Amino acid sequence: MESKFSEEARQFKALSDETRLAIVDMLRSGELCACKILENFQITQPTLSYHMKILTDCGLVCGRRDGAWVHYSLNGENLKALGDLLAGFSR
Amino acid sequence: MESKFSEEARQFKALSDETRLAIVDMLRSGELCACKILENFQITQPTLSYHMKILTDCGLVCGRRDGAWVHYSLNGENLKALGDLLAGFSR
DNA sequence: CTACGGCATAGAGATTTGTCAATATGAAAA
DNA sequence: TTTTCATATTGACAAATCTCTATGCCGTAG
Repeated sequence: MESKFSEEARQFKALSDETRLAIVDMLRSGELCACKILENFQITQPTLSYHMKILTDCGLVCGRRDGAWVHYSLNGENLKALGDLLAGFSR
Repeated sequence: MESKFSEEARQFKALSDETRLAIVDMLRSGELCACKILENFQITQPTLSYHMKILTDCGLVCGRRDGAWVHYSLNGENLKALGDLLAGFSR
């Protein structure tokens, strides 16, 4: 069932969870390490790791490993592409 | 846990299914009745009805009943609002 | 009134998702 | 080396999702 919007559906799915949407919103202010993100939510560390994997796998967030830490940031290019698709629906 | 992005997450979830995303794409050309939409997919009528309910409940699509028919169209205002949120993530 | 056509709802079942506790990995500190 | 710290993975589970068949509802056409 290779659909026309397979990749975009996967990205929208990544944004369809309130926790992940709040994480993306946090990252607007710039790069953050996982432990800093975790402080803002009532979830366990493995649950955060699960969410970050979904966000990075679909290309909306980048992860940069620095020793034991991983710093996450928004992938502006892919976020813009998805925004453009959405903008095309309201014109 | 009334989140900040509760409504937006619900709208992104509506767009996170390939079939629903293709339906929204179809509606770019203008209003369509359910039976016309159904012709383009390998799903049953109840399944389409299920998807249309999700799209209308979250406010991204409008349904206009005309006798036995229901004509669906995009809700440009809400689609634009969601697009603006996404645009805010890539700036 | 009866029959039909378009759409919605109910119920069931298989799959996916989100969460946790427990554990593993891997780098840095002692 | 041993310990500690940050993150990832595994396995389990409940809840949500998507799909179907069967059926109900309601306009409209005979």
